[in-house]
Amino acid sequence: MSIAHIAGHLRSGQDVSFRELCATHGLTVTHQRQVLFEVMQSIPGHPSPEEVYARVQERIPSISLATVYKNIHLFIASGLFREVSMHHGSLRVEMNDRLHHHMVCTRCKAIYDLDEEQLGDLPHPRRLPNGFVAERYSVDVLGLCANCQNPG
Amino acid sequence: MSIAHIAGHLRSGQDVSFRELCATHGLTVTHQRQVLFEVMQSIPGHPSPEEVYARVQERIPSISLATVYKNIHLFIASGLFREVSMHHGSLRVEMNDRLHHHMVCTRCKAIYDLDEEQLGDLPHPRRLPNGFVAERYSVDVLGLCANCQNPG
DNA sequence: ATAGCTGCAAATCGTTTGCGCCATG
DNA sequence: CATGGCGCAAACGATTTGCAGCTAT
Repeated sequence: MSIAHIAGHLRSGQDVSFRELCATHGLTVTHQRQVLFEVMQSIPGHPSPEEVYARVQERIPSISLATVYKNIHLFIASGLFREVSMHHGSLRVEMNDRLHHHMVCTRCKAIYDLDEEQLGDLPHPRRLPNGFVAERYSVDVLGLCANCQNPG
Repeated sequence: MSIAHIAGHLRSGQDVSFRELCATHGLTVTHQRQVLFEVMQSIPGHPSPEEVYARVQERIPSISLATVYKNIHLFIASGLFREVSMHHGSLRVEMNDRLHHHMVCTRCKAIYDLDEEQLGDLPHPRRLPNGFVAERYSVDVLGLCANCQNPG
């Protein structure tokens, strides 16, 4: 680790809050985690692990993709970040042709259909940012299914 | 193909509608597609391709997993079925800690954040089916981003 | 006839794991 | 100094592709 890095460690306000965050969540502070965290916060949008890896390599050329994956998962598990959408492990197909939404269990990842009228009326904004044209809405109600409500 | 299969082809009402569906969407009717379609419609929930494959094998033991994948994608592309949630190809991480939702382009799969107030108030059902306990709502506005609105 | 589909096997992509060495607390 | 994290390479699971033969129109 370079002198500049060490100096950065001792002074940076970012670093102080990251150290606190790690303390709060019981995580060991490492140089890799520190940089990964800063880089992820600096990227707009929702980068893939590969994109994050490329950015972090600019500051730590020797970092491995495995470390990026391990720590992204660690950050998600600790609640620092979250997944954009639930990862079900494989392609899931919708064969219910009625208008409906989904209840997704964050613990066991089961998907239950929820009819439109069981949810209620959705807002219908006239215009959306960036000239985006809406075709339909899909609501995920995230929570715990009956089986997963008793901690195990 | 067995006599029973041929007889089934000539008589079944299911078959007639599937033939019509294929005609409407410009698809060739094959025995594999016919059975795949029927099996998929008969499975409750949101099966993975492997689960669909296992069920189809009960009726066509020689079918290949590749054929199942090819035809699931074909059915999705034709609008017969759809994906439960957009497949972005890799894990996407959420680093925006404000309450917000997403606009997802169904063509290029880009994800844009949409602040809660830009969308409007969501319904808040008192109780959900199956004793599901909601933690939060995540709305995907599916449609086309500005770049993808001009067909290419 | 012939364009398109199938099954097979190999390739690819994203992600995870095992392990010996090194950094942090 | 004792955990636990790191980088590497191999393993893995899901999905895609190339190809030679077969099927539907």
